[in-house]
Amino acid sequence: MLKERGISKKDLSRKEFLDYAWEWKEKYGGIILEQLKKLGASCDWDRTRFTMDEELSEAVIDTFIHLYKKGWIYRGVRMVNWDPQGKTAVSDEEVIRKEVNQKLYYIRYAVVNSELVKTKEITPHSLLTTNYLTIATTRPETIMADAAICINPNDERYFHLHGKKALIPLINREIPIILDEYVTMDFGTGCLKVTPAHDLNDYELGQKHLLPVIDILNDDGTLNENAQILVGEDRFAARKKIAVLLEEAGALAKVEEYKSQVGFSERTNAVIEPKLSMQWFCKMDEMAKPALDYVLNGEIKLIPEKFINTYRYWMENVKDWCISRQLWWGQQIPAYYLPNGAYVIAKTKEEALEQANKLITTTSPFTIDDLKQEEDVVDTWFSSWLWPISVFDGFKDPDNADINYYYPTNDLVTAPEILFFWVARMIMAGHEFRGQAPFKNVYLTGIVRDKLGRKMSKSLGNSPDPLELIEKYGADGVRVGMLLCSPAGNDLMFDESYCEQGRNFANKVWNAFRLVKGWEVDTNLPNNNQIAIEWFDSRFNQALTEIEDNFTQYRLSEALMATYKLVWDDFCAWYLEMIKPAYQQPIDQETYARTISFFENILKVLHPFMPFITEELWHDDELFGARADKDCCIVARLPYNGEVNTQLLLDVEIIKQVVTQIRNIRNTKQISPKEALQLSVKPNSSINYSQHQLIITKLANISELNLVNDKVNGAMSFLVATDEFFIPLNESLDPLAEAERLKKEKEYLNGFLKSVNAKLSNERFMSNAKPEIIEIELKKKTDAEAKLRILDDGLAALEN
RNA sequence: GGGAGUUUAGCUCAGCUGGUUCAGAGCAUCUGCCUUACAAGCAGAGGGUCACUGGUUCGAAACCAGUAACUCCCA
Repeated sequence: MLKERGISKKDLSRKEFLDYAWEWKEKYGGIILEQLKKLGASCDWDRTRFTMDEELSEAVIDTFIHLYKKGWIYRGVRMVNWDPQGKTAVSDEEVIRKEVNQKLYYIRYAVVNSELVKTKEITPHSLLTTNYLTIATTRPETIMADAAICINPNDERYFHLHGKKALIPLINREIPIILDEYVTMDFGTGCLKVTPAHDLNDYELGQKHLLPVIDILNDDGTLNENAQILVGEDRFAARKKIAVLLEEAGALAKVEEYKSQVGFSERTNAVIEPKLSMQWFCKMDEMAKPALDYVLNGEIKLIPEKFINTYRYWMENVKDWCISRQLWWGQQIPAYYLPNGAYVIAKTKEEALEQANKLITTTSPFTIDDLKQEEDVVDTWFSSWLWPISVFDGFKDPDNADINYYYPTNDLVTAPEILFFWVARMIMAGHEFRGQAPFKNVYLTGIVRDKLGRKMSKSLGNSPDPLELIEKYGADGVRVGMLLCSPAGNDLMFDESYCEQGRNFANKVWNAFRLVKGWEVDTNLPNNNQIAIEWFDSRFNQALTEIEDNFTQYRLSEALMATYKLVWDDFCAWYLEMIKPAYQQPIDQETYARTISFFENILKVLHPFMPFITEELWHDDELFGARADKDCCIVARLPYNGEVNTQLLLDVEIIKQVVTQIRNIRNTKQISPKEALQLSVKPNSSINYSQHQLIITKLANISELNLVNDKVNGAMSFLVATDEFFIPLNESLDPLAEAERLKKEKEYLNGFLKSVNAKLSNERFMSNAKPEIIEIELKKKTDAEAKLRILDDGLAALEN
């Protein structure tokens, strides 16, 4: 925004910058809220809050003071990831490591000849005649910051160097040669230059050996006076120049190509500089322990569970949290420096002054102008981790109605990449400040990727605009599309075609509504649809249990799919077709009433996925009658624990198979759906086909359904379970082809029977397998045998 | 370098404690239909050596070991 207006941050005061930042926040924060509203997020929009709001900021400051008093916040020199371009410390997680082609410089350091040193006869010539050791480094510009050379004490090549000193080339500063097993003997030359100020490992090594820390870099990545040479040059320019200088001095042994990992700043893409700097830290170990326990003992559930391992690893190896940031946007750290460099922590400048004067007794007390507040602000997560409490003013007013009601909450939905930054720390803060975890379940969504598996990003331009998608497919369509490709815990490969599927589904619901709404009721008509109604009732109750089960396991895309199939297949494709009156014919009262009630239930199940269309249809007075004020789909109750007639469900599955078989015959025989067919059934099972006659004749366009005791010769036949069906066709049946078909089926059954028999005659199977498994195998056997007999009969009949 | 995870149909994924939920779903594909709710649709069909190699078992997509490829976290 500033760039667009041609404003540079350098020209602004802190106050001015913050004004712009707020302006930006109002604009873009507003856009995000609008997108959420458009997507149908059901929130209390009158009570939005922001971590920089006054009350929430106050909580941040109070927390800082609280933790400081506890001794958990301290100031320390630490190696941080310094972004020389942004001039700020960034967290480890904001550093992106990339493999980069670099050069490995081999540099000769003179080993100090004590004799020569004594006589101070160090000249280029004397150096040349002295012993050398060679080190390998990718960063020759840092040699001026070297504090030692380290070798492995077991390295036989360098026994003669023990206790000696070396000279840094170009600046001829003397540094000790130290021994540490940390050095890998077979990497590089086996001699390691130790540069505590500019490398994390070297820093630790330096601490161990009490080496001085010489920082030769400025905040912007240029060399400072400590470097003695190339002062003011940028680190990368200095690298090239020093290589030349070393070459000229005869100190450069060789240069090799080398691949290594280099850290880049996520924000500015600048190469990260390990830098010692004064930062504020928050101790983590004591807070991490209870936070880990909540998850390990199941008080907080992570979904999916696979994240527990990662969580545990992080919490067990937790490092102190660097909470200071060299930025303006954020809560300014409540530390006030005195002229002598000491500081006090206080909520306001006045309190700080009071404290300072209490602390130090001098003849002339400090004045308010003597105090200077810390410029740094806290890390953004230092406000976010308080969110579950601060959002309800739980710090200022720990017993207010809101927080008592909303804390702890049930579910937190968030992205796995901030499991540690945010989730873990919220758990810590929850425990520390309320003695209770802030939530029970953490649902970790996938990262949205594009079809090719790439992360959505601005630079790739592969992130779709939600508002555009909504424009194209409708908010419900987009929601369904997103959920269709969101299996729990996996990344989601987003593709617009899912939204298209969502839109088509919404369209389907709309059309079903149109159909039902168009029906006229004739109260004189009898209800012929009892079976269909009972069937769908059972099917709905069964599906509801399934859907609910999916929800409790946070399998959202599966809950959606179960709903999708219930609505599209069971309701639209089967039920509505079963009861649909002929064109412009009326429907009976009872069927109509039951269907409307089914439709209402359908809307309730659909609502979480498609809030807009369902609420819209719900309020159609014509179909559902006028509704009371607060009678909305969003709060409607689902009819749980409805009865499920399992036998009926099974019977209708058979009926559906019969219908499908007939349709299949039409398809293969090219018979128009308009042409009614005759159907004869020779039932061998217990299914009462006359009971289901209406459904079959309607869905398969059957003119008459006859129950017969004998085969019908010369008719097309098929089997469903063990029942035989016959359709006489106008054209004469080709007996050879028919025999061929039956033989093929027989062949398959024989093979199947053979494998079943093999199991049953296997002694070890019979003695080891569970009885119910054996029973199932036996049933397979008798069923297959029965079918084979029917096929044989059919074949025999054909031959006659 | 250390740790974790993934691999099932063209795509995205289910598949629990080994056996009728066992090879599944949706989409895509193919065939036939403008059948008065819906062509953004209807009806039907075809797709897989469950990454590979061994092992355990009466029985393995599932359990074990090894191999390969990919992903993530940490150094």
